[in-house]
Amino acid sequence: MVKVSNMYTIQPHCFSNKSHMNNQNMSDIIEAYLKKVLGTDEQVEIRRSEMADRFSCVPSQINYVINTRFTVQQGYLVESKRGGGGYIRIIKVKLLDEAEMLDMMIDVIGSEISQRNAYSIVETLYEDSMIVRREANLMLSAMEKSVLSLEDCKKENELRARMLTAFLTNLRYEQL
Amino acid sequence: MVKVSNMYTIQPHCFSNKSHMNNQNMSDIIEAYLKKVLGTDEQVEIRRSEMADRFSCVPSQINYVINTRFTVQQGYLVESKRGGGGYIRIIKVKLLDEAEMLDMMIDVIGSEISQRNAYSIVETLYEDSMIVRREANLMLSAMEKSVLSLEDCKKENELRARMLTAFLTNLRYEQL
DNA sequence: AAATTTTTGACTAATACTGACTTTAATTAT
DNA sequence: ATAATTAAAGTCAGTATTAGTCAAAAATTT
Repeated sequence: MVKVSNMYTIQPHCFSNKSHMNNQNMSDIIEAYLKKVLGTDEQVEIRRSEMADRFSCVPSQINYVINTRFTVQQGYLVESKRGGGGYIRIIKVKLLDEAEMLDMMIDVIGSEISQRNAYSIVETLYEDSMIVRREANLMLSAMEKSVLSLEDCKKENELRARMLTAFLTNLRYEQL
Repeated sequence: MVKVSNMYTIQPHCFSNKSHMNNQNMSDIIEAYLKKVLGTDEQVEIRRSEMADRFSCVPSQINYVINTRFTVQQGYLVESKRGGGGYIRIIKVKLLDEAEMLDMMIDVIGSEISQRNAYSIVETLYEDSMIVRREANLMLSAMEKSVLSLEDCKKENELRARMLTAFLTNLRYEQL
């Protein structure tokens, strides 16, 4: 379901400059490689199996690295395609100043939210000029009770929370 | 400790910057060729076997490209004739006014829609300037599989249909 | 020793490509 | 005219080529 990031775990003694870390595991190495490329270019496109070969790991480890180190929260978008000519593309996005505030809102939403409270949040976004009226209306129309109603009311609030979280997450970074 | 979701890493949920696509397979190349012509002209007429020769593929691959990339949902009509002097003609359509178009889309959506088809519809809205990129990305983010996923997949497509219909209805009224 | 993170691989899903066979239409032969 | 031939395009199922998922095992950290 939900993965845990290690980005905020407290490192024991001091700030470790990653370039001096002498005990890197394979995932760290792959991460470093990709981030080096992303230091120059805005995006990087890889073939999963090539990467796996290059780093002598199984292909699914590439997914692991991407899932734990290249999330939207960390400022990356990932696209992919299967089949012949398939690829995985990682895009670095610029996080906005509002990102922190949006994160707090996402925190507040948690795993469930009523229509009324969702409305309040959208209202706040509008008042703080983070969205325009038209965007507010779009959001609200999708979060209506009539759209989300299910047999179970609990589920409805859960869905609304996921949706609103998706909206806010989308607002965190600059559009491409 | 902050929980980080990996829900946004896999399915493409926003319009990508196609200018950096460097991993094209044959079908993509054929698609690009046809769309380039359609960028200038309203329609393009080809002979299947000629195309197959030009791109060194089997003739049926041309059908594959057309079936996957030139559907009605994507805004194209395709006519053809077999036998001597046969041809395939692809026509770019854009004949409805906005309200009509929205109604038609709502009709097409019906009571269920996959993520993929929802993407096509949003793409069409964007291409026809009925929404801006930011709005498109907001819509797509809310219709992600990971947002709507429930125990039952059927329910997911049902919810997505209701949501997309709500979006379109919203756009429809706003115009009036 | 408990919790967390990393590594692995079997299984699944999506997309692309191929070719044998079918259908349709025009042309040629009778 | 009618039949036979030829010249297209269509279909569909099978193969190939990628990437994704998930849970268990292994390693590491707390």
